[in-house]
Amino acid sequence: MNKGERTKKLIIEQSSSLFNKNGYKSTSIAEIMEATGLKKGGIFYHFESKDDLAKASFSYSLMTLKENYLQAIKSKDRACVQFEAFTTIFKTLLNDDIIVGGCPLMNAAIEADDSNILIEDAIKEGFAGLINIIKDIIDFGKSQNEIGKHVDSEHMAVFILSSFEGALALSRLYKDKRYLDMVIMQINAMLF
Amino acid sequence: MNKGERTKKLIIEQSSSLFNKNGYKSTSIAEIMEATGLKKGGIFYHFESKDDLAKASFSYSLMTLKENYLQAIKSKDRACVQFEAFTTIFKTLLNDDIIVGGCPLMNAAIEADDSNILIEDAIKEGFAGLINIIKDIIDFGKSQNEIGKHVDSEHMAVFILSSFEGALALSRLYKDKRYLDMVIMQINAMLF
DNA sequence: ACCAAAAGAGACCGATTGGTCTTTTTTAAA
DNA sequence: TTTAAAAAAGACCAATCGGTCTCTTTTGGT
Repeated sequence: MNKGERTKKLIIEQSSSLFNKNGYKSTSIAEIMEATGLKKGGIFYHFESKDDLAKASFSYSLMTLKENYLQAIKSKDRACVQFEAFTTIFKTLLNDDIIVGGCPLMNAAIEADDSNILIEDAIKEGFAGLINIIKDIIDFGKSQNEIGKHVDSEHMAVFILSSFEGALALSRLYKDKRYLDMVIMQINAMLF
Repeated sequence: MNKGERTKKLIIEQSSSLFNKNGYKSTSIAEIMEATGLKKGGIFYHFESKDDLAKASFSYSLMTLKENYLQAIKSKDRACVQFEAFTTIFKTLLNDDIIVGGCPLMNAAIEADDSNILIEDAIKEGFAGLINIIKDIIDFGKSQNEIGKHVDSEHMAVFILSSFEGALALSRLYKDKRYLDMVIMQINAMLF
């Protein structure tokens, strides 16, 4: 990886955190300059606009999150263990372990609502991917007789994600993990 | 209501929509000027700062929402009817009937995350109030033997609100009411 | 109808915004 | 070690930001 690639990576890493923490509109080029230690010329050499950088940063956040989910789930041979692995990663969105500033999908969805069409498709794809990960776990559980065959995988996946995202927002607001913990417990009782 | 009060009300009405639709940071005084037909002098005569106006607008949105919930619920003599009334109002957050731009609480919570401490307390109070409305319905349902006595009202209220907020975000993103409809159905099946 | 007070207009301000462009420095292959 | 290309610096730009202040208009009680 040559100098240019390293710098570009650095910019994306730093700016993706800033964007997710403070939002797209609230994050200025000046802040990204400070976080990266670069000047304007250095940043706009690698990205043609703030929008361009935001898109790349958002993709990077999604990729990071997805990799963590898949990595945590794979090689688990039971659905309930897979689901526990999934929730473990999801919980990291509370304490900013992997990604800082909460769930990038929800953050982007709320900010893009009634405006930014630029990344709207990326958000939709991101959510669809996340729902699919959950759905796969449920389908696996059904095939292993861990989960009742009558459960509608797609619906249940949407239901799980909805409640998780809402609870995450509450837990982040109140700085109290119990909201998310409680919802995860309820869902677990519902599933297995 | 004299001229000043009428104007102040107009500003709050217009700006609360703009703030909820586009977010606090993304809404400029210039937009509010255009929406109200006033010039800068007219707006800053009534509000000492954008922050001040934002706080008043947010309070107004919360008050509007709360009034609608309570109005819809009151004088219903069965919990399941009360809950249906509640969901009816919540669903209006999808098609911008009462309030435009989605749920002001979730919008504010996401934007204020990792920044705005100014209205953080108001958001917390708002959510607490909403949870309480749901909790009251559940408690009423338990007293009427519509809902099982073993149900933890507080937990269930949080669970319901979490899933509703998450599903609302999904339905708004995909412009597809089925996400929220489905989650409401699931919760109904779970409750009654 | 008068007039003080309330309400609003709009020019103006410094700071900050995203972005451009020329110049300088660094990189890495020959 | 040389050198062309890649990378980064940083001065500069117009536009927009929230906010102030003075001056004008409108309001509503007398």
